[in-house]
Amino acid sequence: MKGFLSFLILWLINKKNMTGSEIAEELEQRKGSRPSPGTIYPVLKGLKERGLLSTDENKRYSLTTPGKKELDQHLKSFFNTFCDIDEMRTQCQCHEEQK
Amino acid sequence: MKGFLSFLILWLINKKNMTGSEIAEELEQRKGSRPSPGTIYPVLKGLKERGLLSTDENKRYSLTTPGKKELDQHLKSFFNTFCDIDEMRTQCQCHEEQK
DNA sequence: TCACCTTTATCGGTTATACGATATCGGTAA
DNA sequence: TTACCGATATCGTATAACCGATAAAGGTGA
Repeated sequence: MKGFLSFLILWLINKKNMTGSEIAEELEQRKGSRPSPGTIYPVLKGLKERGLLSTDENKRYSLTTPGKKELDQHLKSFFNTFCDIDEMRTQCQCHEEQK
Repeated sequence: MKGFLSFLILWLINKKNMTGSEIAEELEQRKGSRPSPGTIYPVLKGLKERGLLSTDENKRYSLTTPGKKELDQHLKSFFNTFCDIDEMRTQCQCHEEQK
């Protein structure tokens, strides 16, 4: 399951070009806690070094062509791994109602 | 994003009580490669030590009550983190058609 | 009995993810 | 200019997730 954070970040940047702090804010919205700078920037650096991201003059990240391919691969394997995701959602919502 | 493998394993056992090798086989089906014993058994051991799993006389794992609660928590945070999962699926299927 | 096979388990090592502390960098306000 | 601040970046450390090698345990068949 390693590589999930990188996958999520690729997905976010795919939707909209973002800076490091914008990504951190978006992750805070989703996960409830803001990732520390020691988490987010090394990942961004790694993805850039692998040629999956590029930055403009304002440090705003965007996907490169290899980055888009990598994201597609991750999406496929994500839905393979969570092939019963609708069942998961049903169970989750079911327990939501019981509260 | 750490703890995703444990989450997946809890989910699998929730659907059906399983032995270690059955879990390994299921993960192989989903991810395409079989996790090595050095991956699967330490995780199972850890979950059992945390009181989330119990085993019968045939080493078949099942969820305990705390294990079910933990799974529910993970499900909620999973769908929060991947709140735009339908959009992800659309994009994934779209690229599938292009092949 | 004993040789074999599968499953279970442990070991050492690697990488990804995560934190908090700290440092640097650029812009802005005093 | 200088003081400050948010964003970016690095560092040391810890834990989860991985592997391949190896060992132990249990069952089965010759």
